[in-house]
Amino acid sequence: MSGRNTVQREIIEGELRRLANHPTADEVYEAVRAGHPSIGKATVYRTLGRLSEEGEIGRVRINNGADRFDHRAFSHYHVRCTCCGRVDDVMIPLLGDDVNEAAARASGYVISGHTLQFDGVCPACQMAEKNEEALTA
Amino acid sequence: MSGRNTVQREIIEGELRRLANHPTADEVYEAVRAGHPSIGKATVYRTLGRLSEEGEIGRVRINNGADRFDHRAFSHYHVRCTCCGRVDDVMIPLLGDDVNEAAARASGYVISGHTLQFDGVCPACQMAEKNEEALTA
DNA sequence: CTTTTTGCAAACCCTTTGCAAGACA
DNA sequence: TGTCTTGCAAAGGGTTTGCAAAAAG
Repeated sequence: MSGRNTVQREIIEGELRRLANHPTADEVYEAVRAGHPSIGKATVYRTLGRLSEEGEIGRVRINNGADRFDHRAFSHYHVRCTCCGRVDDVMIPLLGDDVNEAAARASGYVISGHTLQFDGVCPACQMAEKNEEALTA
Repeated sequence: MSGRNTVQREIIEGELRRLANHPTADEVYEAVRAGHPSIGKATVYRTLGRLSEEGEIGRVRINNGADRFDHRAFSHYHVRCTCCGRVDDVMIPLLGDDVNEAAARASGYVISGHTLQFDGVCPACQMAEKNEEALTA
């Protein structure tokens, strides 16, 4: 742990670990504020950023949406519902190093990693769609 | 082509095709404005959005950065330089349907597609790093 | 006592939107 | 004509930053 051990940091990290599903920084902020109204939004953003840089937590950068934070630090893939914006884990085997190597060869870059994001419709929205069809028919 | 064929649309699409490397909407706007100062920023954003919805051009959603537009519409992967922000194509074979299917099985989502983005350091920044090291040593 | 962190507000970037005027078909 | 598109400016979402006060080590 490279930073200082402040009260706010404890609270923010605790709240993140308590929240279930990939909260955004703003969602963490709301949860934190519920119990500790004096903690500022900037502190939450800064602290989450620091924690993820230190490797304590994961940061999931979402195409076209707010970043999500993940209490688990190990890398895995995610899927985003194109309908409601929900984000879930996709626990499939990680792509092998050969993919990064192929990308390096194809691009001339030194590859440090990759992000694989799926897009789709979550179970809840699938249900909602079915119900709408039933009503329309 | 579903929309109307306006002068602005011609100019914007032409400018995008002329620009080399995955410009952002704002970069297209600047290029357009150089020759046609009366064209507004909102028009550029709206037109690029429409063109990509119609499949005329590609839209590359970048983690943590402005969207890029691509004069080629077919899908391929990209790499982003963590140093200078540059985006390049990564012409490797697309992941097979089996990956989407595995993601569907693992998540319960109906998967419509995926985005694979590599992170790395581009050749120019690699050079710059080497030069800095040489100076420091 | 020095350095980091906080809280606040303002600034920032990227993008979308409301609306009246204008251009297309 | 009826409808889509434009241009402008303003608003919007998400995030970062400057600064003085407070807290950590």
